[in-house]
Amino acid sequence: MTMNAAGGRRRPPTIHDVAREAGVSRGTVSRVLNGGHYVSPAAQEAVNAAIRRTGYVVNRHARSLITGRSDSIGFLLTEPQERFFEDPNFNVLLRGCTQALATHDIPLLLMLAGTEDERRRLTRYITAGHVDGVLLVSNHSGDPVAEQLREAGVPLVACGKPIGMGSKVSYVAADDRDGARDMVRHLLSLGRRRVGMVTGPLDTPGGVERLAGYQEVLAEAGFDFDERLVVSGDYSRASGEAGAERLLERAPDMDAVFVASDLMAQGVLAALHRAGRRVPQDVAVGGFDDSPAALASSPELTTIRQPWDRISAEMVRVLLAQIGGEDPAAVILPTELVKREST
Amino acid sequence: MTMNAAGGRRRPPTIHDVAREAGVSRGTVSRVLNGGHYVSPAAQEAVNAAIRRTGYVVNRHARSLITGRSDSIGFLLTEPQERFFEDPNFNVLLRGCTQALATHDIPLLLMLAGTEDERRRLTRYITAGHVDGVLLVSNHSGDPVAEQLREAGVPLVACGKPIGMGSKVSYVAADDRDGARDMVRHLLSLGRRRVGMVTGPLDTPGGVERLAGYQEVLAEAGFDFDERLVVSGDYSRASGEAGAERLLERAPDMDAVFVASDLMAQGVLAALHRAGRRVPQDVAVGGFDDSPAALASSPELTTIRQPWDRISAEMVRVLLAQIGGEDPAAVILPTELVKREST
DNA sequence: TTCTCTACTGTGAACGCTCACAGAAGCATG
DNA sequence: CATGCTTCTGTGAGCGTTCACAGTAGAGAA
Repeated sequence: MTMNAAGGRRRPPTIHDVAREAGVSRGTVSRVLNGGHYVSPAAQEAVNAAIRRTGYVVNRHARSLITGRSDSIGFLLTEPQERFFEDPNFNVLLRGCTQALATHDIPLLLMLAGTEDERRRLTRYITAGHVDGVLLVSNHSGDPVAEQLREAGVPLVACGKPIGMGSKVSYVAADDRDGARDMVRHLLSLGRRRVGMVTGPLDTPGGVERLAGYQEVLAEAGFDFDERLVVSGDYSRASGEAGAERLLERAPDMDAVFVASDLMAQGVLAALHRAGRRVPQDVAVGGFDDSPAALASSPELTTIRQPWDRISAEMVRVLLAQIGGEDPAAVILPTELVKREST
Repeated sequence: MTMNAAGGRRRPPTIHDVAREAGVSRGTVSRVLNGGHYVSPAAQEAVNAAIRRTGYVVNRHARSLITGRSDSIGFLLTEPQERFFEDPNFNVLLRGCTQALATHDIPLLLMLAGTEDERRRLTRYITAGHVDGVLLVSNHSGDPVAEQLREAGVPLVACGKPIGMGSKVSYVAADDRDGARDMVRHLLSLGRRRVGMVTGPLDTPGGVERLAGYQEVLAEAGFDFDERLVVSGDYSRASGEAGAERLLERAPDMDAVFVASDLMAQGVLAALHRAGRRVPQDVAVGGFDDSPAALASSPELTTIRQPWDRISAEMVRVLLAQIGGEDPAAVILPTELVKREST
């Protein structure tokens, strides 16, 4: 019986113990551990049995020391953290990435680059090779951390199309433009003819793309572009409210509005309610994101769902491919129209 | 100029390079790195300068290999994940733990034990020594993972008082009983005399404690216990709604109700509204948790705030202490009454 | 002077693994 | 019977640290 102090932990079995137990050499055990090529079935079997008997688990530190890989990846958030942690889509993303990595037996390190100090610390940590790659959630507008990592050659996959970075960085994004097209087509199919829009910030790819989709469909349908029908917002509820007020002022005959985020759409609903417009009878409202806000508002919002579960899976896939030597890639995933009460 | 293939990464400088650069030995550099005892000021200075010049970052794998520590800790979620990732308090906890660990330069590994496979995999991973300790979010009712970790002697700190585990496991929790007392005292101070309660699940410590606080204050105030005023729920909105209906039936003269969670309180508000009772004029409603639901409901909920930011900081502190050899500890933190419109 | 003590520094040996290499065994080919 | 090829196995070196130990230098005491 081994003396084991309170909280003490036995040193776990090593590859040596397994080799002795199986009657083979360390090399053979290592080969079994890493794919099992050039190992006889008999040895294979003996080693596996020994591993089971001893409860052996590979020491990743020793492995990493020699391979130079860490077999772990970082999930890096350079945005102001509050906003993201409150966003359920972000949570789905984080959860999805963790699970996707788990199937590869790769741990996820959560990295929050809130302060300047943290940014410096994490940049050093990452470039020192303590992770093999980074899943990046960033605002993309000249993010210095992302830029440094890219320069250091760290495999990187962004969530959403990055701006201001060369094509060297992979990304996975929902098809914003096509989602917007779907929504506007849907509004037209309901017979609406004066379709307004509250855009997102136009210095982000998402904001630009959603506007472009709106314009494309209206043009295809034969409408001239009416700038009175378009106001811009910043994704906040307040900006939606203000936007709707301006729209009502400039285009009182508006009978539908496509809002670039659910949160803004909540503001729009409030403004319409105050102005005495019924939704959807007088004005149909379409949102974007399928956030809980869409379900919580009344009437419930028709919206565009982004495939966050697939986005996370793809981010992991692309990152691992890139770590494996493949070139950076861009993946665009289709969105889905979710019809509810507001249209 | 070093040839550097696309995506290739230079091998970072080692302790050897620093030693050569500083004109000292590896041992001296190592001593500087680990506290700097028994190092002359001159050497200290030379090493630090060399570290800055070379951009040296310690290779944690090599260090871990010899020290046996991993200098990383796991954040383990054994609950059904959906519920927690939707809970903003959980997000505050996760964020707080990550940040608290960051100040110690310790990375946090996110571990989601959703499926049975994952549970097995993570248990092996943890007991193999790949993390030095675990921050645990669990339902505590005979959690087999937690039990195994405890038996293996892995330092463990739970969030909320665990049930069914010996005193060997540390935990940090809000003072549920005292929070409940504060709320009920508050309701009495408003002149209410028929105070009902919708409890949480009574097989959890939190549920029991909140009920106990309620009972204590009423007893102190000289009220006899009236079982018609107490119904139990399961923290869900629906159970709050059903609970309020039963309360109204059994005690129509109820003029206040303490609800053990904000989500249930939302249900209570809905039921009261349907029954034509005005809040707070006819019935005052007090919640628990200070979740966003409390702010989103109308009227806004008076509630009890749990100090999640302090809870995360304490969990990290206790865990690190335990890793450092100290005994398991229990920490109870005070709650805060947040007065809003519903009382 | 010699000895002891303290403050500091360098050295080799690990930690547990992978990888390159050497070699053995089996089998077909010249 | 040698030769080559394929499949398999063992061995030594080394990844970048820390740690124990041995040593050096200088100060103070005997």
